[in-house]
Amino acid sequence: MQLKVPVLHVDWLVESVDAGRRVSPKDYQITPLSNKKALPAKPEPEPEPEPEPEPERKSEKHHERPIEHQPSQTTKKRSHAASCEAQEGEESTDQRATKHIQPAKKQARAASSGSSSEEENTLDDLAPGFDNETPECQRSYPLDHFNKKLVDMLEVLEHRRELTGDHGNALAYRRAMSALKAYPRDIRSVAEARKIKAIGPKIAKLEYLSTGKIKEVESTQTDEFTKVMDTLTNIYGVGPVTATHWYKDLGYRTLEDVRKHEDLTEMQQIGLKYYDDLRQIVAIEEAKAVAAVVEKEARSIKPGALFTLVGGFRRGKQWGHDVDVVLSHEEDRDVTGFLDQLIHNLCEKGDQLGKCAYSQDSVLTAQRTVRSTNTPGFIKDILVSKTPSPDTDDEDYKGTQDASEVQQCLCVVKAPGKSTHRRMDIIIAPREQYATTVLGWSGSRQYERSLRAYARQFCHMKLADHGLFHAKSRKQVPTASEQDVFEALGLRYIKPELRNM
DNA sequence: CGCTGGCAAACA
DNA sequence: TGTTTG
DNA sequence: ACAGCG
Repeated sequence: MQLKVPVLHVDWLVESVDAGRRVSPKDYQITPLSNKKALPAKPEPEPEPEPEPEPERKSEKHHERPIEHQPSQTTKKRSHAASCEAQEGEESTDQRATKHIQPAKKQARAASSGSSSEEENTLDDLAPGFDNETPECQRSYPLDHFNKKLVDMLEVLEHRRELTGDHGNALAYRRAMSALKAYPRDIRSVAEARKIKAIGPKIAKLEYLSTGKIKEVESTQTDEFTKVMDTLTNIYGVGPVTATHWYKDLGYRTLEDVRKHEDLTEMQQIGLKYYDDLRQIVAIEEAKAVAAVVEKEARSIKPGALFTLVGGFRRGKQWGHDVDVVLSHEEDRDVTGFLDQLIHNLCEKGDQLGKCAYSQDSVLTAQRTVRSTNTPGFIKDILVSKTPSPDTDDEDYKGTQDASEVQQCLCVVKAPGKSTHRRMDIIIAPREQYATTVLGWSGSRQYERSLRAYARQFCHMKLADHGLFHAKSRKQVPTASEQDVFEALGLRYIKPELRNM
């Protein structure tokens, strides 16, 4: 590395643009000419699981250096609440560049812990460049961020809240984690944490900052209830409610107990059948191999098919729990029958699915669930398949509907030469919905939420897999690419690798 | 203080 | 309808 | 048993 220019963290650029000025780069240095640790340094954050590592729901560990952002975008300097290209009256873009610009607000002096003597007390101040007013979806969320240890612990608590049905509480933890993932340095004090919007007294005052640990995390991991609940909810098709019912009312403790259960849903039966396999995480190499099978088959049906590996892998993750792909077609506007045929072929031209493919009956039920067991081919089981609603040509209300034509198939596959079954989602979208579908399936879950929320409240638009719409008129905004979507929302483009919210 | 917190679609 | 999934 | 807002 013979670079002579200082290399900076992406967020330097980000925050400079956001602040409308050049913020000091001193806290963003990546090149080692700083005493500060500007990068997580990738020292000991748990070695990446190598071959078939421990299955865990916990977020995967990877060392992904948030490499700097090419300053390609320096031309577009807009503030986030900017125009949403609203050509739909009532929403003219006038108070741009007025709101979010204040450099890190200093007010809320929560002097809960000790002295509040801050002339310029950096220990208790927000990191420079972190602006509480920046919309969530405009922040960068690199895989490798500061505060990983803390976030991991908060995730344990969040998960526990989810299991016990405290949704609001869990959500609060998720939001706190989001903020921390975008936070450009270690948090060093309770006071500093408290200044981050989304971190309130309860979370800030967890013992973590003083002890590096959180008691509830430790106790929760050895807790009988939690362990059993994890076992049960790891069955595909079993969520917190069912698991709690089984635990509390029926006294189930093991998978054997579950196997004796009389009325498992079909999904749960499949989940049980592949229990061990589906707990294993997938390496990106295998994900690509799996995806390639689908791509090849798709192209044999429609040579010009568009194809994207989405989900976590698109965001740069090296490991995942399933494989998601989105398909479309350049020329064929109409894409009906594509998925059916693809599924059919992937089940090995078998006839198990013969009756499912091409149901060209006019009776076309709105949705069909297609199932097969032990097909000879690549697809081993189908958990659920959604197909578009019948072509309601008449009905003038049609134009007002958002008319989703996205089709999907959630299934279990086994790649040739592999012994482990994998979960795969195949999504297919007509060309004009391709961009939003890819965007929607690239995640992260939290990031999608933040984008959609932003579209709703600041742009009066509705963002969905099947397109971007004006909220009132329901008119669609054409989006040929992800960039188009961000642009239509008046947002700086965030690439997939920085959407690990 | 009390309320909201994303959401749509497939089942049983 | 409630539960689960992405 | 969280946080922000009206």
